[in-house]
Amino acid sequence: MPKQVDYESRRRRIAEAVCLLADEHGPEGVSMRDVAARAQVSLGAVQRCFRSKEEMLLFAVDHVGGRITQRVRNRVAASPAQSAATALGHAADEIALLREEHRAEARIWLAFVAQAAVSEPLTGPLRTSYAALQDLLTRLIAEATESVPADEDAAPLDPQREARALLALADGLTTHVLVGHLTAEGAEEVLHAHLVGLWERLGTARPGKAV
Amino acid sequence: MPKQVDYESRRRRIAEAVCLLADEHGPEGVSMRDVAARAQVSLGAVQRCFRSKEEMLLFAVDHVGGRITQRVRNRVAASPAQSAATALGHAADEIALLREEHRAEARIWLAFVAQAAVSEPLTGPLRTSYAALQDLLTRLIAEATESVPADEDAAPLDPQREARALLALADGLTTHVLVGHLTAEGAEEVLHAHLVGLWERLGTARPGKAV
DNA sequence: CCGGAAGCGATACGATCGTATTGGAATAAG
DNA sequence: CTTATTCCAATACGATCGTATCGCTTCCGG
Repeated sequence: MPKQVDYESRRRRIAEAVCLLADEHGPEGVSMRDVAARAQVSLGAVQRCFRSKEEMLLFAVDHVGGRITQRVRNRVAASPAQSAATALGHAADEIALLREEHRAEARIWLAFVAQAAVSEPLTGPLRTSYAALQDLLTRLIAEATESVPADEDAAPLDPQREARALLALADGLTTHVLVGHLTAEGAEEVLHAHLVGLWERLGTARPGKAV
Repeated sequence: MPKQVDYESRRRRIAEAVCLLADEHGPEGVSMRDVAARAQVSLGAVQRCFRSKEEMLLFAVDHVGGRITQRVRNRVAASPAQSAATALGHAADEIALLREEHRAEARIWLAFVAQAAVSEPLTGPLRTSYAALQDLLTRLIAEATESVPADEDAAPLDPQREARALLALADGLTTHVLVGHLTAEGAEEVLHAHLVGLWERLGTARPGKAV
C-alpha cells in the first residue's frame, strides 16, 4: 500500500480554516478555494477529505460545537466543587461568549445557526451541542436546588425549564452584542441580573463572586 | 417627461419577494434573478429600483423589521388599557414569533441578523428595530411598575434591563425553535414562566390570561 | 404632433462557485 | 527493481452570480 496520511488531523485543520473564514465573510461566504488556501493545502486535498462542501461545513460545525461545549465543561469542572450555584454562573458566562476573545466563535456559531435554519442537515450537530449545554445547565440547577437546606412552601422550580431559559437568554444576548444592539458590558449585566434572580428563587445565597 | 412609475410600491413588492426567498434558501441564497422572478418583474426593473444587491437587502431588512415592530405595536394597542402587565405579555409573545404562521418571518429575521454580524452596513436597520422593540418593552415594564400600589422595601427593578433580558430571551427562544432544539410549545412555556417571574418581582398580580 | 427622456426586457460579460478529471510523484508489496 | 495503488496539485467544466449595456417601446412637454 502506498502513502498514508492522517486524515483526521487534516480534517481538523480544514475545520479551523472554515471557522476563520466564516468569522470573516459569513457562512455562505466561505469557498472551497479560500478554505484550502487558509488551511495551506490544495483544493484537491480538501476535496479528498470531504466529499462535498456540505460535508465539510457539517464537520466544521460539529468541531466548533464540541470545542465550545468542552470549554464550558472545563470551566465548570474548575469551579469550587461545593457550590453548584457558582459553577452555574461560570457556565452561563462561558456559554454567552461575551468576552472579546470569543467574539469570533460567537460569529461562527451564529453563522451556522442561521444556515441550519434553512439547510436542515446542519441542524443535527447544532442540536447535539445545544442538548449537551442544556443538560449541563439542568444538572447544575438541579444540584443547586438540592443543596438548599429544605424546601419551603412555594417555588415549584423546574430545572429543565430554567436551563432552557438561561441558554436562550445567553444565546440571545450574544446575538444582540454581535449586531451591536448591546455592548458586551450591558449584556453581561443583564445575564448577571438574571442569575441573581435565579439564585434567589433557588433559595441559595448569592455566591461571593460570579464572573 | 416620459413614463412615471410608482417606485415605492415596486420596492415593497420586491422586498416581499426577497423575504420569501430568504425564508426558503437563506440570506445569501437569494439572487437578483430569483427575486425578479418572484416579484414578477424583469431583472432590469430590480436593478433600476436598487443600485446594488446590498441596497436591496438593506431595504428588505428595514421592511420586515418595520412590519414586525408595527405588528407588536398593534398588539399592544389592542390590549386592555388598564393592564400594562397584560400588554407586556402580549408584546413578548408577539416578539418571539413562535406561532407557526410567523415561522417564515423568524427565519428571515435570523437570516438578516447572521448576515449583519458580518456585513456591517446591515446592522443599521437591525439596530433600529431592536431599539424600537426594547423601548416599547421598557415603557411597558416601567408602566407596570408604577401601577403597583406602593414600593415595598426590596426590588430595585430596572425596566431597561428587564426589557433587554426579555428581548434577548424571546430572540433566543425563537432561534432555538428554528433549529429544532425546542418545540414552539416548550419555548412558549419558558417565555411564560419568565413573564410570571417578572410579574412577581413587579409586585403585580398575575394577569388572568397571558397569551 | 412630435422629439426626447425614462422605462423596459434581453442579453452580454467577467468573475467565482462546486465539482470532476487528469497526469505525474511517491510508496509499500511482491 | 518493478508494479500497482494512493495521494497530490493543477486544471477543466458547467453553472450561476452581480452588474453593465443595448435597442425598443412608451408617453409627457412644448
